[in-house]
Amino acid sequence: MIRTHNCGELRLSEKGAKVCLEGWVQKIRDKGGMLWIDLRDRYGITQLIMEEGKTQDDILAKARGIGREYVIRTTGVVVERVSKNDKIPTGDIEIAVEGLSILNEAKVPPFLIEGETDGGEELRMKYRYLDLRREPVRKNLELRHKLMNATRNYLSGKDFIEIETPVLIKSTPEGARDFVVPSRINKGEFYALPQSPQTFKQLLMVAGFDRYFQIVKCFRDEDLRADRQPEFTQIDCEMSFVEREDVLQMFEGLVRYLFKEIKQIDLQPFQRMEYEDAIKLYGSDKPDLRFGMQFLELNEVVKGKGFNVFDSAELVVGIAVPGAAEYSRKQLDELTEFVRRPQIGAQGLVYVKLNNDGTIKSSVDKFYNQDDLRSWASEFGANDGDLLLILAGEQKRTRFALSELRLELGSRLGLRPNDKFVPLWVLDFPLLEWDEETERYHAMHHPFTSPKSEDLNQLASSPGEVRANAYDMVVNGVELGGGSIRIHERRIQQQMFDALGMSDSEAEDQFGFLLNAFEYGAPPHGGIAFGFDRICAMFGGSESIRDYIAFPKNNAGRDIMINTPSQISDEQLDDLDLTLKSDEK
RNA sequence: GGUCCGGUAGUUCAGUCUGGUUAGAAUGCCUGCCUGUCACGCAGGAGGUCGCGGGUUCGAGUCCCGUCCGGACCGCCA
Repeated sequence: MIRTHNCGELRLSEKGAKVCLEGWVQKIRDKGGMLWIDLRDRYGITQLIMEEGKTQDDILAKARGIGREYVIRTTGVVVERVSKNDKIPTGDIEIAVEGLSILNEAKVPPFLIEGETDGGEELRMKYRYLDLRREPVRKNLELRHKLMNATRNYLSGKDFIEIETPVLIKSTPEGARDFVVPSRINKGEFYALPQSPQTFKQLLMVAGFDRYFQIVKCFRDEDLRADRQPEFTQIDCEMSFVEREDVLQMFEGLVRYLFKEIKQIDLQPFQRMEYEDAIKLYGSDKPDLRFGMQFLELNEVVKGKGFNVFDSAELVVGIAVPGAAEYSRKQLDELTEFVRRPQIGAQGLVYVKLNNDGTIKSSVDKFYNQDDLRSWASEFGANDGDLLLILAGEQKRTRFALSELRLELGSRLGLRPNDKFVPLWVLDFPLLEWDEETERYHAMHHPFTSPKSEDLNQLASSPGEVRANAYDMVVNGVELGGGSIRIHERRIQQQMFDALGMSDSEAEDQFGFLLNAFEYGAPPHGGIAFGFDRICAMFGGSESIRDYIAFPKNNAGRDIMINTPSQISDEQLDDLDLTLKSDEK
């Protein structure tokens, strides 16, 4: 090793020491008679000083030829600064340069390699290796590492063992689209990349590894979002001989541990809410509980006064927005605009202003008198100064729209600070959900989720009514993880496949290995999987997971740095016995 | 599959609604000056296929059509 120290560690206590540092040139400040170089590495920045009359002329000349991001090695003596910088940890000292060598030159980088860069998203992705030199991005990856470490600590301490499962597996029709890999040796056949190690971890339970986990890459060939990448990382966990409560306790413990270790935060006890209530009260299965504004259904009180929109609506539902009665016409129009966007899809928005002077002004004054409106306000438990916002229409769509509106107002009113964390378990999800497109039931969670035993007898008769032993962990409206108690009996697993409209032979073909395994002493088991990238983003106070992945894909699933996906050669296609449809002409 | 926003100097943007002189700013880059800078300062300079193609017009960065690229979102994501 040549360097004696890194660029973040020298202090006054090392004054007088002869040191050697290596790193990247962050900045050169040439004041004529003196010249400073900020030398940067992963650990920090140390200032080098050169001075006419004190530093050798050839070294000064060499320094004047250096540009940003050159890699240099310098030797010199640690000296106390004449004017100190209290903004950086090494700000009390600098290195009086005695030797300087250029280890590698650098082109002028296309954007500023600084905390606040001028680089746009695309450019930073194309030159990701430069972006990663920036402190904020580096810090994100350091945070990721810490979280990974802490996760392994906690789970290992609870007797979980990490076991790797295969990446080349079998494609199944359930769930998301698979990424598919053609097999050369078995022409015409394909592997799939795992959407999760689900069946493997269940087989590990059958094998007797009663506490398993894996921090594992998973793959889904679906469209991307700020919080969705085609390859992403899960903390995948499974336990045997447990009931729901055991799993909830164990992983509430994990998340509590992570917050304590990484952020020194003691989380409040996790709230619990049934799926049905989450939908009714917040219009969402992942409500943000950092603020209130619960839904109130108004069908009973608003109908029969001649306002057709409400009279004909399947659902009339609203929220009371605290202190928003003073919203201007313009602000209300903005909110109306917001809910009318095609993505939200509401027809309009009814407001009722509960003015501070006790008067009430609404957009439906024509149909409802002050007493009517006052009775609504008391239903809400609203006070003077509050604003009621009401939507009407078809149930599902209206709840969705109001949920979006609630979040929007939460943001506008500053009720969603990113340093406040409110965790929640959402419980008792429906087992199945009707899919209009394919005209059959789909597993809401996945087909290995067990029905609640008290609902099991309805599985054949009214599948939509059956509740699942499933749970999601939601923090601040973000689904961090989800899991279930699994089916461990062949008979019930077959009933489930039945309910999903899968024939016996299809079930045998797709999941025969699992059904067979269940016949050789499968223990009761259950587990959970966390979206690790999302956990990182939440801990970092961001909504985008891309900042926490070293080399992420863009909106269209492309890596614009290595430029992939890309075409393969005719030879490769031949080897795989593949022909592109577009070439068949 | 769909909706919306954007693409102008190395970079981040203004200019486009309302077409008209040599397309601007900041920052970065280059040159000179500067002995305590640390967002150094001062003076000067270079730097543009206004994404691409077509159309309207006497005239297009600006209006219209198409297309490509990027971003956000809906559908989708068991």
